[in-house]
Amino acid sequence: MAARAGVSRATASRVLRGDTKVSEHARTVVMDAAREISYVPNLAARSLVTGRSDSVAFLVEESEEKMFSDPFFLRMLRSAQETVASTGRQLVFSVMSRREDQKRFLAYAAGGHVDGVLLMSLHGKDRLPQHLEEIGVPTVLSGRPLSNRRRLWYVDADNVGGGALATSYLLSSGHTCVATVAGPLDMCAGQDRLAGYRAGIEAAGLTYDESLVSVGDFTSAGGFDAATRLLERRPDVDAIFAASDLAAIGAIRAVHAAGRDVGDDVAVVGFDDIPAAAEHEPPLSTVRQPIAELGTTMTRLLLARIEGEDDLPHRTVLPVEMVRRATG
Amino acid sequence: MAARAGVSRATASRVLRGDTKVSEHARTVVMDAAREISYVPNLAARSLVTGRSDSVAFLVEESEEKMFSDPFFLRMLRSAQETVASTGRQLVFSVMSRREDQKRFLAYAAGGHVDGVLLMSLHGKDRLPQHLEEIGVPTVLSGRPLSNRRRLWYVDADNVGGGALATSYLLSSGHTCVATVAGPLDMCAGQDRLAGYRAGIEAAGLTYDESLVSVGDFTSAGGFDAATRLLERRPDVDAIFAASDLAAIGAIRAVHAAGRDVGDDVAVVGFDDIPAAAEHEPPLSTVRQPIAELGTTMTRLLLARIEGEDDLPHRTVLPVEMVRRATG
DNA sequence: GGCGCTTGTGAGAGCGCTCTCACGGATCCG
DNA sequence: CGGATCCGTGAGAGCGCTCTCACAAGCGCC
Repeated sequence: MAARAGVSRATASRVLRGDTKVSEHARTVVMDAAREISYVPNLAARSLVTGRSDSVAFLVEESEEKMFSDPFFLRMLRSAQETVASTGRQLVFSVMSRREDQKRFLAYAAGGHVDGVLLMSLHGKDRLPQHLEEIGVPTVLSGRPLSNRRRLWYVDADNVGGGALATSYLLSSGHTCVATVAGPLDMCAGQDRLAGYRAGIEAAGLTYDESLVSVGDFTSAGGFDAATRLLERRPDVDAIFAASDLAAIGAIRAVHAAGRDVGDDVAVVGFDDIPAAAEHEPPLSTVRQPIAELGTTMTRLLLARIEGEDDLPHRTVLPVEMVRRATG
Repeated sequence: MAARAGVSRATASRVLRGDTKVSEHARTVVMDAAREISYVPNLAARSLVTGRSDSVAFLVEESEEKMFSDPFFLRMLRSAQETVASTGRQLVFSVMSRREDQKRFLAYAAGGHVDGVLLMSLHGKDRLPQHLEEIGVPTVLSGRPLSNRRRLWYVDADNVGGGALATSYLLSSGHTCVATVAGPLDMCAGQDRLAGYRAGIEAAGLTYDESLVSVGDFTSAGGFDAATRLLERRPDVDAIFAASDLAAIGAIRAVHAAGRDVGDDVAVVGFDDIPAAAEHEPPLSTVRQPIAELGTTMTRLLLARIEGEDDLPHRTVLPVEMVRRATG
């Protein structure tokens, strides 16, 4: 570069990298020259010699089509990007649709093309994170993996606490027959939120009753079906904790379809606090996940690992909060 | 690499790049060796010598916070990623929040770190695309720029046609006083959809009446406000074309708040066909944008430009379609 | 059978950086 | 005031690839 504009290539490199062993004079000279010719270091050349790529993958498994209609990922992506960019790294966005993609990505990561992976994984049996760690690529998951014998790093919202929070809230606001539309039980978030429901019930001295549990999924169609079955089976239900906002919205439709009122007659509380929750008519009471924080936290954790800090907590659980609106 | 496992480095390189001037024998030998040691070429080294980076930026301007609650981008992102990945390139995701970010990105792009840019830009006065083209970085916009003297490349949905389609549809289904909740007029999509409305009105032999136009924005809150003003001013309105689905959802709230019924009494048609449109209660009639196609098309266009084809159409407009549901 | 032509291959330079090593000059201590 | 120490700098190697150039071998042609 502008080694011409002052000193030697080595010194210029030192300045640009922020090395400490540089005189104040050399620093200003190089910086001025760099600005003058609007110099931009060639990342490829740097990467070639350092062995780092200074980029991080944001990897999402796409077998679940729903994922892409979920604003969740976009907000995670955004906060991850912000955090990554603030360290001068780049975020490489990647989608895996099929099994072969996984192999391809693994080879890609093994080739040193990314320094670490942020893995948005919803189904826990996947062995990809293990493989990534095995080949030396630090990985941080969003959401607790179903089984974690390998001690994978993950960041999660407090799903159990949130389920308990919603349930306790409904009980404490006078409802006596609080049911739940659970999420898919092959997903950790589904399990945990149901476990939270149970904890909330039992914390109030009540008995956990399986007939008050209707398993759906995180979609509104699934929520509708599950809530419909629930209301047929147990017409005495006066409050529903749905495992996601979309499921809650479906449940509200089911409540209406059963000829009942939402709010006074049957309270409904969701989970996530997606934008549609506030815009829903009536506005949906829900448990808010700190999505941006989730993204920031997992990215920071990954970057710290990339920097070599390995004595970090594998598990990070972020608190959720109850957002009271009109439905419960 | 496995130059050892057979031939010279040069030949190995030729095989791996898919060069034609290689014998069948050399090809198989190299391929086998590569597979055996699960060889992955070092992209940094390649990039250093070729001058290409084999990566493409997906750049979104984030001054509009709404953008991130909009599923639109996520779906664009996904189809862009798919298309980019299918050519062996990577997608670098980038967000620009502030003016200084723009400078930084420009320097970054000028440094040859991306071969091209997919720019999700909603406000048209931005000079970033011009600057990118000037420094030799091919750029394709999503959405028509407000002024296009520089002949920028863009891909857009047929906003004018869609506005006309919705308006004609409402008129042909028996409504006599069709109004519009327009989008922000400093955005092309807002302008175009309004122009489409006007065209639809005039195509039916009616006179364009400004008192039937209430300018909002693409959010549901904006739609609510605009529709509320509209209904106060013109209680005779019996159909509303809203410039976005979110605005339509806000408009529906306003119709309810005015004590009127949606559908028979006041029909509402949105634009976009976001997932929430189908899930809305009642399900929203709307004009569907082919979002995935938009993403695929703009990416293909960019890749073609990167490959050197420069005699491509600057303007690509994709057709929209009317989706009839319950509200109109 | 010598000429040019095509085709496949190897040797070697060099992309733009980082980083190690060696060295000159300033500083410090006895 | 001489030797040890330290700090800032320059020289130069080399990261893993691509690509140009030269060359050897095979072919048809007059």
